[in-house]
Amino acid sequence: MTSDTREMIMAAARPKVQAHGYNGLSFRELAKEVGVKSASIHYYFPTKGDLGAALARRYREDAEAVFGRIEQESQDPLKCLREYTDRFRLALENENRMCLCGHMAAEYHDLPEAVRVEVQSFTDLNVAWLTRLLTSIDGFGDARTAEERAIAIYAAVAGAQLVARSGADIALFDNIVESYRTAGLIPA
Amino acid sequence: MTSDTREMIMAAARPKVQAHGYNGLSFRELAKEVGVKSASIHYYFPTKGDLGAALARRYREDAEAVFGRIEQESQDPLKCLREYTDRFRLALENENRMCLCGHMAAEYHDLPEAVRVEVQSFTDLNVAWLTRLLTSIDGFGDARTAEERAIAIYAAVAGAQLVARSGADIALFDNIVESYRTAGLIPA
DNA sequence: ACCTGAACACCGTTCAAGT
DNA sequence: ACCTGAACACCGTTCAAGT
Repeated sequence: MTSDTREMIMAAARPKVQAHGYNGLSFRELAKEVGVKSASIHYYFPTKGDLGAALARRYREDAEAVFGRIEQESQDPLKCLREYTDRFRLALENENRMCLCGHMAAEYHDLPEAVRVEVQSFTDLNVAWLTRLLTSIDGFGDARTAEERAIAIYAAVAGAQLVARSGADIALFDNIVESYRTAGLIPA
Repeated sequence: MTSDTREMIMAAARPKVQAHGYNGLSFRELAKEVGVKSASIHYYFPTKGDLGAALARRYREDAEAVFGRIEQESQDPLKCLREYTDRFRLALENENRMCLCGHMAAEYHDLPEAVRVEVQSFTDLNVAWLTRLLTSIDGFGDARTAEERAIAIYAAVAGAQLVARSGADIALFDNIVESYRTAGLIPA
């Protein structure tokens, strides 16, 4: 029995955070968009941290579902890796936004502990999924090697998104990721 | 004839932006730290954008000086590349802060045009310097190849800083950057 | 030339009050 | 159960006023 208003708030807040970050999210703007008063948002999310944590958790759950679908639709791990980087490209296509948790990572100092935990959980999900993909590829039989590479790939793709965004240049993202492949960081 | 107060404002503002970003910078807090009223800051920097642009420009100038020193002290390009990644590590060592322009890159949507230009200029400096280093290493004779790799290295290192920061784990930064080297992204 | 107090419209948060 | 108005201490910005 999830509340409609609660869902509307989260739906309106997500793109705001992807564009402006946690700090840039305004309860009053959000309220105007949803059609309630800003005090009402506090009914569903007592503090901004509660909303931030809920957004990050939901973002991770959605990613989990997407990863599952990718894995199911394609048996080829190299193809899965392409779909993975495409997911990060998608945010840029969408009005030059970035990964919600990537943006929050930059705001680390201003994040309540509950939000930090959820952001870390998103990172963990990405690393675990990439590790599983890599272990099915030649040369990454060792689990520890695969995980180290998984973290590196996640960080590198997040960085590519950040740099491409600051230049508002989606082709730059493509070039950087392609360089990762030719350099051997991402198996291709 | 640079103003002392102006310099004090910039000196106090830089670590604030590295920790909390452009949005997280407060004129009132800044004023308290410097010992003036917030209205006085507007005398030196009419808008927050003016201060942000000045900070980013100064940050780039300082990086330029550091890069010059690194190049001069060591002829070995591989060693220079290690000193380069160490510079990004330094920000994390300093109370888990991040590169000023890296943080601003995430805030792209909220940046006045003048600030965006300076952030881009910082990126350009990094890419130009890395490109020059790479061209003196075997396998990167072609200028275009070297520049593509330079952008990739810059983005990857920025991403490593972002991910390590969100986990407040400096060892993670080291591991990721080391992975970049073993994978072949950064020549070692 | 340099600084300030006061005002403006913003912000997240709280809470008593409404239905 | 759900929403609101009003208040609080914050924010960047403006500007007339001080020295």
